[in-house]
Amino acid sequence: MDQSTTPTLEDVARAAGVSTATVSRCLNMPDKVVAATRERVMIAVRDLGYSPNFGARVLAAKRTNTIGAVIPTMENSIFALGLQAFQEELQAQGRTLLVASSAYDPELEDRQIRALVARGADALLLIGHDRDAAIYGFLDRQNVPYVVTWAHDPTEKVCSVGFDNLAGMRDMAKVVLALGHQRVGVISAPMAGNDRARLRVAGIRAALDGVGLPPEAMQVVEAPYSIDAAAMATRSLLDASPRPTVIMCGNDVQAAGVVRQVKSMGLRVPHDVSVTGFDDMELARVVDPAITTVAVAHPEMGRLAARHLIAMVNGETPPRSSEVATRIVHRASLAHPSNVAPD
Amino acid sequence: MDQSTTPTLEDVARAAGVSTATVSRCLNMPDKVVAATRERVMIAVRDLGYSPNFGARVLAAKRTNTIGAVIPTMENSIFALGLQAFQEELQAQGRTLLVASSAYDPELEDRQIRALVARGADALLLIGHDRDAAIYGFLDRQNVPYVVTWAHDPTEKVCSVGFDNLAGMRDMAKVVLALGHQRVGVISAPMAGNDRARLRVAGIRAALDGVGLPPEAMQVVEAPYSIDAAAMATRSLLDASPRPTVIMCGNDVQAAGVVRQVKSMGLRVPHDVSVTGFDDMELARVVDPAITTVAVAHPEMGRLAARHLIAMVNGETPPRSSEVATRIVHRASLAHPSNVAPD
DNA sequence: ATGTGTCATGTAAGCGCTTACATCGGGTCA
DNA sequence: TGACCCGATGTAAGCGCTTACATGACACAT
Repeated sequence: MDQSTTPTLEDVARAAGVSTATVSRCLNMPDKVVAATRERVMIAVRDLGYSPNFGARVLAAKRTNTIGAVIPTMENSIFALGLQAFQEELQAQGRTLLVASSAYDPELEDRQIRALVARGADALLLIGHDRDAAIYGFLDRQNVPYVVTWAHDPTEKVCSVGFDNLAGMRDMAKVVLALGHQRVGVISAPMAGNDRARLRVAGIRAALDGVGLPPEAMQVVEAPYSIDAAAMATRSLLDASPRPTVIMCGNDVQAAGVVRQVKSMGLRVPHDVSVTGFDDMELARVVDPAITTVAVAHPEMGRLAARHLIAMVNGETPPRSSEVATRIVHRASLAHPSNVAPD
Repeated sequence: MDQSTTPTLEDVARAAGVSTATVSRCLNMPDKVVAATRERVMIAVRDLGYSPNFGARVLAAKRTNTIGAVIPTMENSIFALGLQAFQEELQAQGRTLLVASSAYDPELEDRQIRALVARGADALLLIGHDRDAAIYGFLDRQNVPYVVTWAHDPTEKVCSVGFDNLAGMRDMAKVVLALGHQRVGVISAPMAGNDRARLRVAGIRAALDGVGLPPEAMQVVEAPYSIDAAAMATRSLLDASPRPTVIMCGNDVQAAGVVRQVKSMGLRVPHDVSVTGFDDMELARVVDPAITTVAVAHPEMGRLAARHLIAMVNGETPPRSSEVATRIVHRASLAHPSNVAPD
């Protein structure tokens, strides 16, 4: 009579006339088993429709081959490109990615990190440096390696694989200022608990300093990474008089919202108001005019982070931290302010 | 001396002066333990920094509280909204979501499904009906319940929680035809292995039939769900002469690509070419003109699917299949063809 | 023929939990 | 006061795998 319970290693072993150890070896280190035996085992596996029990495997092997990532949001595709590459690289190395979202909430992030560890994540990908030191302590105690991405700070103890947010945005701001803009509106993600956002704003400030413009030349409004929130923020920036001639955004999603809002107020981009973004998402090329932005090598970053993490899980010491490049992408949303004659 | 190994249930039990069973109960069914004891245990848990071993728990309890989902792509946010709601509902019910992507490749989907089962998924969310029957057999044998979403077909044996792709697109096409369009370009996702795409095209055909237009009134081009691919497809559609007065897309991402391409060819949307989409993503409101599209109650669908799945895992029999609504959202990208006088 | 090394396979001891069942210590009630 | 019940806790048997170690077979050197 057909037992309707799922078959176990032992069932396979019996069917193939070998021991459970041999079956296990067939599945995990096929070259340690002679071809004839292996074939017999594989046939039994197929016939029985055997699929190994995950829990048992994890318990015995002491690793899940799962790597966790806690990202701030899944609502838009800000993290999609990097994460995709991250997961492809993991997959290629036989690991699975487990993603959790923190909704930009530090407390929720803490919970998600603990949840991933409790679910047996062998290692963790974290976004940015800003978080309670206790979390690092917890991870260290649990022996779970981690890497910080979407940021790069070689001076931090924590290993990071990312890009220089400050420098990237400073470069963008330099370009903007070189075009003659003197009144800069800035839309930033809420900066509390978000080092990337803070650094990007700091990058703009550094560029202003560099050309001797006073802090008042820049007006910053915080808005979540959403099109509508950015549109709202745009209204408040354009209320000022004289109004800014350029609005620099912490992200392309916000830039898209700005473009829409500026146009809906009857102003022209870039003639009346220039707009810049960050990330070079596909979105940046869909809005009209296309958005000048800071491109980040997201896929490279994701792949690198995956390699670091796997190395750490394997007990190797990976290269401390690594940086990926940013690059300015010029598109139609940025031009001279209209009161300045082009060169 | 401090052992540097992570603490186990037994360590906690010893520290709290109770048995392992009591500690386990504190963690899993706190109300079965008297308050004083519970407190003592919880203190020990905190002091030791105890975190339960996932594998052991899974092995003993025979469920991972993990639910898997295999989606065709993560590259754009087509599935983001529904999946987000799905995951929130799961989270609220103490489950974790494990996502895998099939890149619209049936063979890869098969592998991903097996991988998720091997990783102990208690149940699976699948997109669309199109797949080899053997997979359902496998899942049934493994006793893993599953639900199909992003589609709804009450006649299928498989339980589905989704919307009527054909009807949704037919409604859109009716609106288009009512405006006087007679030459319809269609950009569809590749239809092989994608019932949603096929049904959407069938919906347009049904609407054409409904008003007595011949099949030649519609020209279909397949293109992946990407802005650039859609732009390319647009070129080939607009090469025809006379050219279509409207391009209906299987998705908003494609519609965005069409709008960009049409404009870059010096034509106006909707004056020269109208455009429609599907899904009502945020993107649809960012492009200029905003895209007329078919809105789907994605969050509701995700939530419902989660509830069905959890019910199935708990051995309850959920309502067979359920349908969520679609709705036409009128925006500026659709108008009368210019050769037809408005009413 | 005996010793030695190698390779394929078997034996069996856990891995750290959950949970059925046993136990214990009081209350309740006649 | 004794029988009974009930709720709180303890005991211990697995869950299905991996892997260190043991075994046995065989090839080759001595």
